[in-house]
Amino acid sequence: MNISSRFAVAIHILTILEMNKAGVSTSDYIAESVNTNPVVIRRIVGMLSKAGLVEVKPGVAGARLAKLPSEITLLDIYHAVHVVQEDSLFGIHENSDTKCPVGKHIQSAVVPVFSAAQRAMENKLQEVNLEEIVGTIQASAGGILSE
Amino acid sequence: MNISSRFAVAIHILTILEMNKAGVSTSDYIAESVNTNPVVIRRIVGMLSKAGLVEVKPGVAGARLAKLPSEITLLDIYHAVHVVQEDSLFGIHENSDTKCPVGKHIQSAVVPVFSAAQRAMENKLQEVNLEEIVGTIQASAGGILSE
DNA sequence: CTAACCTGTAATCATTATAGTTACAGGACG
DNA sequence: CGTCCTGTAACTATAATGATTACAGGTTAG
Repeated sequence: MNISSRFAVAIHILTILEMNKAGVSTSDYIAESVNTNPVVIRRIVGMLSKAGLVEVKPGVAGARLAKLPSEITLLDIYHAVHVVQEDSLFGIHENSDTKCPVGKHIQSAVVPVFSAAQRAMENKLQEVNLEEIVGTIQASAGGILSE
Repeated sequence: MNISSRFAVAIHILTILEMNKAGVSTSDYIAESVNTNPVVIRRIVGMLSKAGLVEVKPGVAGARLAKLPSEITLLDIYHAVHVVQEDSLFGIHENSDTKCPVGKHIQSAVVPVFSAAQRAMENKLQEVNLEEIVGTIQASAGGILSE
């Protein structure tokens, strides 16, 4: 199991929007860098748009960031693309036998731990914003011959 | 997406082994509390056995903990049942276009953040052991009429 | 105004993981 | 020896993912 690459691709898309803000970033253009189908890009951009991270208009070429890169955290992106439902990173088995004390109480014993673990992960995502990702890439690409 | 309920079921199983250590916990017995098929239980017990958390012998009824409950963390269980591959909680898109600076460097910019987030989550799991889970359940079930 | 281009979205498909189930081989033990 | 148990293979249904084709409808340059 792993969290859908939709999340990683969404970060990729937003990074392109920022680094190509002088140009026009169409879904075809982005799809080429990500190396996937333009429809996949449009679907994800649609989610980012609904979350208010991006501005797009039907018919009008290109998408733009709706906020400053420093105002967009990875947690915002993660929530925007719905890769994990609210408070359900960990699947639970629903139908335990309530006649057994373990079956009856296992969920209430385990759920708080799962929630805490999920929150710890999400807090890490909140600590990083798009500006930092872009900065890291520019530092890497800044060398000779854009290596 | 979410992490397979195999993890939650594994915790359930180990809790039963501890709380029923006076009796014999066969896969049929456990399956009744979890409310699933005995084969599902045997599969998970097999993984717990390979990880050294549980002792079982073919033909001999029942499984037993191979360690003290205080020595088994939720992280041990999580690793035992292989619900998440090593360092790959977050899926990444493999084939970015390396001719684009973003495509070329996005992974190295994002992977450290993903790793840190995953570690933060796993650290929370390491902070809780089976003894604490059992204690919580016994406290809940300790009331009148085992409510 | 229309042709070219873009976004939005439905529909389909292959792939993969999960969870449940049946079936059966082989060990253990009264 | 017969019964019960574990270990597994095999099959099923279900769901999520990612890629793709197709097309409706908005926008704009010429």
